[in-house]
Amino acid sequence: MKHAEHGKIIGLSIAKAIDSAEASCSKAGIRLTEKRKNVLKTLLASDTALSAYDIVDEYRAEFQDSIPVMSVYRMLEVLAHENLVHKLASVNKYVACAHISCDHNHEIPQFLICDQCETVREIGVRKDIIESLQDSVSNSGFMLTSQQMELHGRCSDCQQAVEST
Amino acid sequence: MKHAEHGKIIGLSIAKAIDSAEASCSKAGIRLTEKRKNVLKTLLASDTALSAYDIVDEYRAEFQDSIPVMSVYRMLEVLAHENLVHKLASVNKYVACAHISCDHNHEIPQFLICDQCETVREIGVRKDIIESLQDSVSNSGFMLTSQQMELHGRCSDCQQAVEST
DNA sequence: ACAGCTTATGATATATTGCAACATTCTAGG
DNA sequence: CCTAGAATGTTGCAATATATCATAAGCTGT
Repeated sequence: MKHAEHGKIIGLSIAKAIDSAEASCSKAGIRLTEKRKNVLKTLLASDTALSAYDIVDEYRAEFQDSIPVMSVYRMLEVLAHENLVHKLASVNKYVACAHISCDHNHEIPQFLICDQCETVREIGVRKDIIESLQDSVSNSGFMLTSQQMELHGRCSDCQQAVEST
Repeated sequence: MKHAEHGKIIGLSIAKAIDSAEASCSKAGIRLTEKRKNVLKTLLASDTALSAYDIVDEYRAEFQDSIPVMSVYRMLEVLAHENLVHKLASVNKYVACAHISCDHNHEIPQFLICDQCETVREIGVRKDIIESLQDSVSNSGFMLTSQQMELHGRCSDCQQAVEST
């Protein structure tokens, strides 16, 4: 069961996120078409990161409509450019941005990826930590471009599952 | 030119790394076979990360011997398990561990990947930075396990190349 | 040295991911 | 309505990854 239920309790926050997405898209002069919106909804409704091919499957299940992978890739590209979704390079999957509805400005996204259940948590990391990390990097003569971090580990649920073995 | 020259100046440090690899393998009860050794040598001699298929090519060029990809994947798996090589998940490539010959214990490997020339630098990050990062993460109920960070950016060479445009 | 077990490698086929290139449809403005 | 540009569909390929069965190489006890 990869999906949280649509149109129920969670549905509200999804609707809110879609509203915000629509707002920021129109502001940016980007069309949030029906399909793009549905792709975003699919990601919002999922509690795990999805690959492009996963999205095709979920999309068909949710919206009774088949959609080519190629299109999904392009839509993801658009959505990612608007910061509505993030690409997790380390697993080649995508998640909806956890802060679509928030008005506070976008920080550098950091992700905790549970290697067991594949849950993804988007977290804030104290700025000074990031900065010292960045220092340590630039000391090596390197300049970070994306400075998005993806950290792998175990979420609390999966830890407990292990302990109770 | 993806390869540094074999058997020359660099050859010494490779030989040393191979020695260390042999030591840690025999300690772990793993056989460092000729082919595994050659795969490792291939990675050690390369200044960029290599895909499994790249390794097949380099291997043939270096050792005048054709080797199936399947085998390369299996050997990489073994070598990675012994921490002699690291897999860069964000680019689906592999690098030799930069600390094979070092005796100091393995820290969390951090990789700086130049998106331009694909050079990979493995760096050490100050322990306190990692620790505060770890704190910030465990506050979210997460436990880091196989923590490996892959940071994308520009190496100093490529930065200069851009500046002088 | 040999039989028999285990591990390593080879060979073949196929799945999966990602994207290029061109065709078609849709949409907004004139 | 008509047309340019944007969005989506279609086809096909290249790179990555794994499954499966077959063969070879190493080790172990007799």
